[in-house]
Amino acid sequence: MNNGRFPISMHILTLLASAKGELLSSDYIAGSININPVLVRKEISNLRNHGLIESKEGKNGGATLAKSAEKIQLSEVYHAVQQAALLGNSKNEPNPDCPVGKQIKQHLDHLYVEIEGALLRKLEKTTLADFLGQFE
Amino acid sequence: MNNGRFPISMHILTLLASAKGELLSSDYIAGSININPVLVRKEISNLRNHGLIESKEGKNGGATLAKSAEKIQLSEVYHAVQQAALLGNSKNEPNPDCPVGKQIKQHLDHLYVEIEGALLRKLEKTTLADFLGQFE
DNA sequence: TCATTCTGTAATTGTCTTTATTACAGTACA
DNA sequence: TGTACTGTAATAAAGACAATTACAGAATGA
Repeated sequence: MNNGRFPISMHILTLLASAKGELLSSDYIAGSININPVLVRKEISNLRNHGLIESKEGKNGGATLAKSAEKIQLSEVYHAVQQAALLGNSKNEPNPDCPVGKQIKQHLDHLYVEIEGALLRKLEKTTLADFLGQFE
Repeated sequence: MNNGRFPISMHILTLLASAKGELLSSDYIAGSININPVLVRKEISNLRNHGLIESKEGKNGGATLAKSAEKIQLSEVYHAVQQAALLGNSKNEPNPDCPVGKQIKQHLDHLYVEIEGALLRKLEKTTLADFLGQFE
């Protein structure tokens, strides 16, 4: 994959899970992650679109989990942030006149489906509550 | 992960496997992938350092597999190109004064070890020969 | 009502990473 | 000894990612 969106979303969700229903502001969350609050609000927006978070505007607003941490599988977090192929795709189109170049994208995609499946089965087994439980 | 190095290395190795011992030049390979030949030579250099490829300088030089495609596991390719955490790490240090920020890196790393293990077990089961066998 | 404190989002800029390009020394072959 | 390659460094261009600025709109409570 690519960027730091998975760890950022995990950080947000872990904070919300530890807050037990209390609303947390994007400024507070940004202070814990040490990134810009606007980026936090963008990730919150994304997680909300995927049904993991609820948020409230206005004074004393903030974000909270949309369902209990026990019911949030880490595979849902992965799906929420995943945008590029797991092990990357070459930017340019391979040469269609080459027997290998012509077909490689299709076969790489197939490989990616398999390994991503293995990864997802792991992530499905772990809930946000499990993850939070490791903290002391 | 990050960039397009895994698909590029797979493309190189697949071409070499299909060439059956014949030396292929970086220009030819670059033409199939549709990238710059210097980038191909860099990847070849990396794959050579990991024992997957041999190359020969000078006229009629080029690259070839260092061992048979049956003996190259795709996990070896992954290890050769892998440099960043599978699902990314946040660039900035989290706030050490926050109970979550203080520990999250450690717990994310632990999670990454698990899911990367699942991924590697899949890649170990597939050889370069298996991958090439899918081509018609 | 209205100042205050938040979210939501767009637009811009800055920074970092990746890829392309240029250049050239060195090697092998015919 | 010219030609066709690799190997590698240095630089430039392009693209991706994150930070910042700006501001409209929503909820609260004095």
